[in-house]
Amino acid sequence: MMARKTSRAPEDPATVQIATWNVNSIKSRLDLVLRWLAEAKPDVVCLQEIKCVDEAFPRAAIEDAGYHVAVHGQKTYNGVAILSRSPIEDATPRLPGDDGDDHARFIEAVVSTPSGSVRVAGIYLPNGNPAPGPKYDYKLAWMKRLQAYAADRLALEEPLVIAGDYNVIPAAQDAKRPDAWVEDALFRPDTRAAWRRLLALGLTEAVRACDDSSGLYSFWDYQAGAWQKNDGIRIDHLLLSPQAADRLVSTRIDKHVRAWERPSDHVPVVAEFAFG
DNA sequence: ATGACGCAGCCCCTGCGA
Repeated sequence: MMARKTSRAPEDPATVQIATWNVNSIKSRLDLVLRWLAEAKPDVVCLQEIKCVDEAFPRAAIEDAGYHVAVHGQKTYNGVAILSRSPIEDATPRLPGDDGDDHARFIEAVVSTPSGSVRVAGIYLPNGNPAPGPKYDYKLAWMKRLQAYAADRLALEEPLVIAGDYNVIPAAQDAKRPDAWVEDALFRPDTRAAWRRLLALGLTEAVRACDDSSGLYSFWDYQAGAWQKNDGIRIDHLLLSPQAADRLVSTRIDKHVRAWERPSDHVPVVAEFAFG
């Protein structure tokens, strides 16, 4: 079904904003998602942890806000979606490399913006705790599959954005208290090594390409007053192919959304591009 | 993270997240 046209024109028609946001249940967060879409006016949004089957996704409400929708959901856990102001082509679920993996953690699509098309992959990389153990093995195997996928797509030499909840703290400066995370699946040496292998393919991490300062976080736990203490970590990322990185203009973390009523524990991370 | 919260669903308790 066609998304209804909205009256709003983009701030700058030559730029494209691509965002990622782990919403921790789309049903519980619909009002906040609509509020943020109206405020931030992103062109493309990758959502994670929608926690519902495809049929239960609030498609009509999102379409009424002016977005096309591609969903790959499952009952109770995980689930990813891509929202786009421009039409979505070739939406494909599932990360290649393990036909037995039934977690809904990956969706890829091509978005044709007015200024050119971009391939977008929305990912929800496994948490991996407790580590070591089978859940951590699954995380590392998933990262290896993601690396194979990225290598394959990079060979196309086209604009590509892999955006999502990576469940990876890339470096000590990406946590308020890095010492607390050294044994955790999000920050263990093997996790960071797999992250570095991904970047070594030639991908650029959008936020760090624009800002090398400390204190940039995208997640604050609901517990222990983490938000009030700014006890955060940065685990939501956008990785860019060279053809996308060349067009990167700016990035932003919409931290204020964490202070809204009944928030997700993650906030939106946005990259702005000048395509065309 | 010695606890603190919040989500879904088998729904007043458990599994999971990070």
